[in-house]
Amino acid sequence: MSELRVRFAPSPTGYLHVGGARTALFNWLLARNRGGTFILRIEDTDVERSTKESVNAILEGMKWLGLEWDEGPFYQSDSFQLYKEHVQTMLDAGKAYKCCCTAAELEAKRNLAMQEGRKPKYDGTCRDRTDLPDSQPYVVRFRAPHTGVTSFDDLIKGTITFPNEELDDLIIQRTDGTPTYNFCVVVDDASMKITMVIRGDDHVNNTPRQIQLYEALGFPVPEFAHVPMILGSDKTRLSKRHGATSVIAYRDMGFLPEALLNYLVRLGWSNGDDEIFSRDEMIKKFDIRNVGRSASVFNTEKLLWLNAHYIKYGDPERLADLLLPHISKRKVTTLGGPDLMTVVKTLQERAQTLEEMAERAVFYYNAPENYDDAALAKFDNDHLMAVFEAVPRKLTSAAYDISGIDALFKEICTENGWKMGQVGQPIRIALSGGTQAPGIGEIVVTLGVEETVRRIQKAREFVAAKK
RNA sequence: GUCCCCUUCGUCUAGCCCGGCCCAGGACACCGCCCUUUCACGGCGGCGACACCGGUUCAAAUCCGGUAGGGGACGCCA
Repeated sequence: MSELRVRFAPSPTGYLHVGGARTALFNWLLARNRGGTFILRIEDTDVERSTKESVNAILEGMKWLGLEWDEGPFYQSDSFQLYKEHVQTMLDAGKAYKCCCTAAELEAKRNLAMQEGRKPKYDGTCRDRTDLPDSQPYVVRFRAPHTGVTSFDDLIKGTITFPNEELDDLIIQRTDGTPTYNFCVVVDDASMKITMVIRGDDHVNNTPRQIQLYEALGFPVPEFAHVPMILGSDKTRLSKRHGATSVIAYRDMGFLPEALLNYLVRLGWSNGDDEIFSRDEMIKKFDIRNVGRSASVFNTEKLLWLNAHYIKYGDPERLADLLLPHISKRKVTTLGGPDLMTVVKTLQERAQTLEEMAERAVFYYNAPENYDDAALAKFDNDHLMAVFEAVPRKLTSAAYDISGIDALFKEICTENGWKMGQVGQPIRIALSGGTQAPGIGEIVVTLGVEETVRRIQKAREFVAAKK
């Protein structure tokens, strides 16, 4: 194990979204790549908005993606005592001070500053007050340096420098005695001995404040890597109106975890021209320095392509297991029908998602109730009747393999002077109800000769009734 | 408004640090052709970008300066 310690620290105010998942992935990847430790920490200091359901949803998403953590989950709500102690230390050392300004006053000053075009930062009213009344409610503020600069070498973005005068005395403890985010993060990352903070770049602006806190607290400052955001198709921050953002929603839409992982890792990161990465490959090749600096747009088309790829080359047995819930959802039972794994094999090259695969698999279990009229209309009834009579007559044995069936159909063609399309298509319609289906050989073998004959018979009666 | 960050095909990106191999490569999507009993898969080909303006240089996507556009942050949210 190396010294590398990284963490993913979501706040449980919603499900695990793709942006969070990618941040988690990058952390996980780097930990695995360097033999480091990946820690999961739940940032639930905002008791109001944090929910148990969200925690579960996040854990579920992480597990589905296979992003297993080495330590945790830790909950910030369990560490309130620790934060309090550190606040007191800061107060005792004069590195923090009590402030009696009310929220309303601050709000008013902020608005005024904005209006006048000034930076809306705390004006320092209580910074040097010595006459603070004991009885009044107060918050604790960090006594931040007002001169000089704070800078850090971001592993992704390079050196970033902030003039200290831009930073104000941030609140580290609220009126109700609870600590605030920026303070908790620092205390936690320090006490968990985090050596590298990999997070969304919406935190870049928090970083200088946090560095100042590390220094005030006497903690070593970790390295930072800020990963760019994921945008929607209109290049604004990805949100629900761009479609699904929840990792679990992608699972339910029939995406494979390895496909989403592969998509996410390539969003913002690259390894030359490589597109397909197994878990092991991405672990081996991942390098935080190859993460791009600019935001990227989430593109479902490419995700679909990757999903299709993983379905195509996936293990049929596993796919069958994963497919089952999507089949059941359609109120279809596989009982008494063909083996689902065999069905999967006929559909692997034809489905982009498990949902689509389930949709295409239905006909195997539910014989068609009606037929695609337009497709049927391409043949005259006499021809259809002839085909529907000729084929069952030739299907004598019960045991065929796919090439056996193909050979049989060729035979039928030669005997009757038909072209393949004149036989295959009507049979396909008889067996599946439509024209979008696997090869005839695959269907017949999967369905079995008995069921095949039954379905052709049924189609024959249907056509006969039309005459 | 202030500060911070970003800018290569429609999208994800390679190349940029260490100028010439780049009249910019790959992938998705799109279009066409081929394969084909349907739908797909697959194969081949096409379309298509260095935000802009200056500078440095024999030579710039690559270095420097500026402009524009986009994003983020500015909370007793995280």
